[in-house]
Amino acid sequence: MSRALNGHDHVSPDTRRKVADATRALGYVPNAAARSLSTAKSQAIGVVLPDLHGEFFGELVRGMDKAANERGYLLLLSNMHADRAQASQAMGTMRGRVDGLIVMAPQLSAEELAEALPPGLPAVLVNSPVEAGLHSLRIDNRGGVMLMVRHLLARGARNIVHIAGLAGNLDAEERAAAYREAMASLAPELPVTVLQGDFTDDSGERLVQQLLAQGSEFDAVFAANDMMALGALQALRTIGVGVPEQVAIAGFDDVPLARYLGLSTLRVDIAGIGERAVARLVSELDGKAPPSTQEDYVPALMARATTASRPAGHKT
Amino acid sequence: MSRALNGHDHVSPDTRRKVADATRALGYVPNAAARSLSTAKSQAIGVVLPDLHGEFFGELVRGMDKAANERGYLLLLSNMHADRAQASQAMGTMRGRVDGLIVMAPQLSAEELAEALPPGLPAVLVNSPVEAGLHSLRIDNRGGVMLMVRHLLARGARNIVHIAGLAGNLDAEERAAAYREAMASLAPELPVTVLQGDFTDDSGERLVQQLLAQGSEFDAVFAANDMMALGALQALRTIGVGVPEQVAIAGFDDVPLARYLGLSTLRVDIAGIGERAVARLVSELDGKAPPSTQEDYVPALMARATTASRPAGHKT
DNA sequence: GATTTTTGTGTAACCGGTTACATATTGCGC
DNA sequence: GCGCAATATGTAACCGGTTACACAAAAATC
Repeated sequence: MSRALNGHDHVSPDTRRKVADATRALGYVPNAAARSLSTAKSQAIGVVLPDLHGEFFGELVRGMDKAANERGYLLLLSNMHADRAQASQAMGTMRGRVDGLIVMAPQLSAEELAEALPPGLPAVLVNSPVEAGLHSLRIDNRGGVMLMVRHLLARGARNIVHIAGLAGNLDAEERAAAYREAMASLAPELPVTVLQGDFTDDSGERLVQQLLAQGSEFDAVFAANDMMALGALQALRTIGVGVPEQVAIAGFDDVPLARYLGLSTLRVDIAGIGERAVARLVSELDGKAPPSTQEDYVPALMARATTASRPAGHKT
Repeated sequence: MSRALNGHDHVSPDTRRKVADATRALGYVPNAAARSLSTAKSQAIGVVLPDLHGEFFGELVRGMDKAANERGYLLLLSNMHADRAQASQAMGTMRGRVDGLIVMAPQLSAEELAEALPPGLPAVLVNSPVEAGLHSLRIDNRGGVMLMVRHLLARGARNIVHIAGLAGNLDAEERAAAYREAMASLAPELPVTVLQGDFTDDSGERLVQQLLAQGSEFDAVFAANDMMALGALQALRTIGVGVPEQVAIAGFDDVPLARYLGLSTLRVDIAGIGERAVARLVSELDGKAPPSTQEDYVPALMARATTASRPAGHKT
């Protein structure tokens, strides 16, 4: 009853003041569970993420937390691991405890994801297979790759090798496909090479060592993430190949190491994506947003030392 | 009623099966708010962290999430920023929505923290001023510093300079104090030097440049974190001072960059601390743990290239 | 076979808010 | 000064579980 005084209704300013005083004097705090029960709202957003490493995770959560805080929501967190069972279980636990979900599941197929999502719960998908009827935020891998390939070509690269990420990963596959497309549209006469890596620096190093061992010609390495690019850098430096004089190197993600070591790469505003995801979800919860939209984040080109001067097209 | 069948009580196995079938058939999911209201438990743990950067945040949350998941708890997250008002507000929002709190507040004084904590709510403090009656987990800065000073001395260092972290920061001050203590107890005859940095690589670089400019003698730099150590490394390399031949360098934290660049440092198992914090909190909630304990995590010495060979005690 | 004990099932109060509705109060016009 | 409208306050039902208790049925005891 006295709670109706929470903001609206016909209440005399006098009474309102008295109630306010009393609550303060008694240190009264409304019971969240009771309120949530009667209003069928929890003011909480469920966040389901894969087992992320590095600072990616922190950045994303930072952005989401900021946006959620500003809107009076709290974040309920649940990491999940690779398989569908765990994803399903994680989302199930959230059910009934949150008003909406933010899900990032780049390792799930569209069907698996559809099955795991609790029906009827508003959700925003981040870098996941697109699901009809839901909001979706994605990194524009195509756009980013296009920027970098253009940059490498402009610098004079004529033999760009792409090191792909973990097989089956959405981003890895999009980046590899985008590399082929970019080459086909920007420089169809140049050779296209894709090597299968797994996102680790070791795989980058090993693959470049193999290239060198078999005497392949190349004047640029474009890896699907920064760690593999750094592995490649390591391999070239060890052998004594000049970077960027003889071979240019580029990565993707812009991890802190990349800046420190002067690696050219593509920067993704992770915190911004987190913020945006929450903003989307909340505006849907408030009924202010269309039920389903899609948005792509174009990464920014960070041209640094490893692609600094024009390579002359040396062989290794 | 039929809910009493959730596990115990006098229920015929037959009835139990029928209920189980029905719930499955109807896709019934118990309402979390209602349960929480009647049981006065939320199965949620509140996590209040400072505005952390780098992978520290992610590691900590990963550890907590793992431990919470295993015990059937969910994590309610709230970052807070530097000041007390926000800390207080963050913890207030959690009140009534969580069964317990994990708080990390290295920037608050003991009094500020005591004031911000909701009274009566079980809590575990991580790397914060110790509060009587609460669990506390801390990084054993003393133990870690002692390990490193011993290591540097064993390698022949005779003039170790310490670069301290941000003034007012708990860890920064403990590490500086521990450095003095370690020197006093292990090598009282050797000089003690503490320079005031601020945890940034710039400050490390600048301070070492100053040392070089004024012709000070030193054969080892022990910084209060890795970034400052890397700044120092940068300064020395630029001038042409041999590392580790002429000057050894050591940091604290073991960030990914440190491993990559061969920086000797002290590793803290962040995820382990997160796990432990949740384990502690839950066992207190279950009434299985004493109301208040303290535990220190001793960092592990990571001896790498920057302290590899014995310096001969050169001057700069 | 009747009574006591045990076990199974049904009933209702309670957790602490929100909100629709009924009642009490005030203000206004005539 | 009276009646009606508008506004303020009180009351009670409801959200959906949990749990203590009452009662019914089955099993055990003599």
